[in-house]
Order: sequence, then structure tokens, then C-alpha cells
Amino acid sequence: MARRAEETRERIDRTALRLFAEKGVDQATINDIATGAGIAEGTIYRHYKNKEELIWGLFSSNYVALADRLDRLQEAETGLRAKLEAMVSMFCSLYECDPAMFSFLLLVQHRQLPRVTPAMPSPVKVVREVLSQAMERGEIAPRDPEPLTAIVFGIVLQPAVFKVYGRIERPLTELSSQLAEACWMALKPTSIGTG
Amino acid sequence: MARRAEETRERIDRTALRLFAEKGVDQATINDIATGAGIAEGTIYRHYKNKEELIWGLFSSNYVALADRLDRLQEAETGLRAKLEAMVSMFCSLYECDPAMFSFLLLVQHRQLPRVTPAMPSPVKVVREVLSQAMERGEIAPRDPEPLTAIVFGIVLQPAVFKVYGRIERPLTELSSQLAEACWMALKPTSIGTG
DNA sequence: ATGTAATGAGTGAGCGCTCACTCATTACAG
DNA sequence: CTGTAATGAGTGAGCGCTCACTCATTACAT
Repeated sequence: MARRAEETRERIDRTALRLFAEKGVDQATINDIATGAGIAEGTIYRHYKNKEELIWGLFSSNYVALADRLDRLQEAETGLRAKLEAMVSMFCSLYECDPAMFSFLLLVQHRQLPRVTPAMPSPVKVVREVLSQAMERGEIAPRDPEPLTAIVFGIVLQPAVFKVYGRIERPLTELSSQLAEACWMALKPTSIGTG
Repeated sequence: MARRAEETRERIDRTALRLFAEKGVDQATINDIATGAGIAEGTIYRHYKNKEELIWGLFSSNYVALADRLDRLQEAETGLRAKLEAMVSMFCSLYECDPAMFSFLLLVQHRQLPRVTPAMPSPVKVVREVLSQAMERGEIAPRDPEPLTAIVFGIVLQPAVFKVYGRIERPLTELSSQLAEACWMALKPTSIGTG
């Protein structure tokens, strides 16, 4: 029945995400996931063609969902500063509510990013668009948006990485405004050219 | 003879680093490395106890070497701004001369960082120390140095990641001063407290 | 009764690693 | 200088094992 199948699939997804984040994608076996979800190994293959598709399914759905949330947030705000604050704040609280998902995305991005097509929504595209539009509005100096996008991502992601490794102990949400401020300041300077 | 053994070991190291960076640590097999280095599988075990030790050997030596280079650079400069510029510039040119090593460090850090002992030199410690001392000198406002360290790392590392994935096409060295400037600006603000 | 979902023992490819062996190089006794 | 013993890096077939994946069978809902 569809209802039962859906429930099983959700259990697979939840367990897989957690184990992938905890042990790494290669170290977490299909057996681990099945046992953790309280089902048999074979059942996983009724829901996913193979392990790679399971990983991709988890990555892409969460990646796109994140992009959509970021996009809705930035659209609701006016001005670069407010958009940055909204996005950074969401990122930080996302870590608090679902650290496993966060670690998972960090961990598998290197392997899965090549499969992301240009047509798919992505957090990177959202941020770049926000920066490009701020340039058009004259809020920041017109420059190649790509390095600036990277800088903004770095300012937010690296503290999250530090948090994952326990180097930062306080909740990320407490750093939210500091990080948004850092992004703002890093974007402001106009004296350095693009070369 | 020792001479020949040393040469072999260097070939192993070079090939392993390249293949690990290209295919990932789990995807690159001992056989791949041996074939790539033009030797037999067994030979690798004359030089490393097992695969994990090979990975760790490559990681730790490069990680510590990087920390040492950063430390020598920052010591040669006076003032936070100059130290930042020196370190960022070295980072960027490091990518240009040895992108495989760079990708390798990025790729395996999640797995190897837990093995890094507090006694080992590390790039993170160097940067944190530079920031702490700048606080003591009153160059920047005294705050928890950990988030600031993360921000500086993010500003430099994430553009490198973008470079690896081809999202940034220009050489990183051309972005060096922009990144150093971004770090400087992100560190400057004193209005936001530490909470 | 029929189709869908779940099961889990079975399979085999592929992996890291071992070890008995080779052989060029070195050390040394006469 | 020469024959001989010792050395140890290099070899690669093969072993043990893991793990993704299969499929005949069972459970269950309608």
C-alpha cells in the first residue's frame, strides 16, 4: 500500500541521512541503514535503484529545498543588508534544527555537485543573484560577482564547519548577526578593483 | 639501496596525492596507485603500514608544512594587515603551484582532522594566534577569536573551492589582494559584540 | 484472489593486505 | 681482485573479507 511504502521511505531517508553524516557515505553500509531503519536490506532497493541514487536523492532534494527557502527569504526583504541578514540567520538556525542534514550536505557536496545541472535551483545561484542585483541598484560596486559569492559562502560555511568539529561551542544562531555583519563589510569595499 | 627506495617513495606519494585528489580517497585503490607509480602493489607496503597510514602520512606532512610556512610568513611581517596579506597571498599561489595537494587537503580534512593532536602545528592555530595578538595590540576589538578565525578561513578557502569546481576561472593569485582586503574589512568592525 | 511491499539468505565482484620469492646491490673474507 | 654471503627493495598471485545488489519467498491490504 502507498501509505506503508511512504512511511518506509521516510524512515530510510531519515536513517540514511543521519548515518551518512555520522560515519561518512562510504563507511555507512546499506546494511547499517536497513538495520537502523528497522527494515530489511532488500527493502531499500524497492525505493532506490542503488546506493548512489539514494545519496543523490537525499542531496538534491535538500539542496534544492535550501535554495528555495533562501530565495523566498531574500525576496521578502529590501536592500542587500536585510537580505543578507535574513539568509544568514536562516542558515544558522538550519544548523541548529537539523545538524545531520547540514553535515551531510557539507560532507557529500564534493561528490554530488558535479551532478547539479545549471537548471536546478541552487543556494549559490541565489546568493550570486542577490549580489548582482545589489550591484545594479548601486548598493555595492560592480565587480565579478563570483568571488564575492564565494566570500559570502565562506564567511557563513566555515564557522559552521568549525561548529561541526567542536572548535566553536556556542550555538551558531548567536553568531548570526556577527556573520551577516562580516559579509556586509567584506562586500562594501570599492577601492580594490576586479583586475 | 636507500637512494632507490627514496625515489620509489616519492613516486608513491606523488601518485597517491594526485589520484586521491582526482578520484577521492575511497575510489582510488592501492592498485590504481601502484599502477600509476609503475610499481607493484606490495611495494607500497614496504613504505606504508596500510592505506590509512598512507593517507595520514600525506595529509599530516602537507598540513604541518603549510602551518609552518604560514607561521614564518606572519612572523616576518608587522601589523595585522601585512600579516593577512602575506598569508593570503601564499595560500593563493600555493593553489597555483600544486592544485592536487590543495584538493587533497580539502577532500580529506573531514576524515583526518580528528587525528590532528593539539601539539601539532596547524594553519588554524597560526591564524588564531595572529588574530589574538592583533587584539592584544589593540588593532582589532577583543572578541572570541574562534569565529573570526573561521571567517578568515572561509573567505580564503571558499574561493579556492569555487576554483576547484571551475566556478571561478581566473587564477586565484589575481584575487589575492581582494581576499586579503575582505578579511581585513570583516575583522575591523567593533560595533557588534561577542554576546 | 491479486497486486504490492517486505524479507533476508545468497552471490560475486572488488578490495586491502600478505608472503614466499627474485635479484640487484653491497659487504667482506681470502 | 674475486668469489661468496647478506641485505632489503620489489614482485604479484592469492587470501580473507566486505558489501552492494538479487530474487525466490512470505506477509499483507483490498
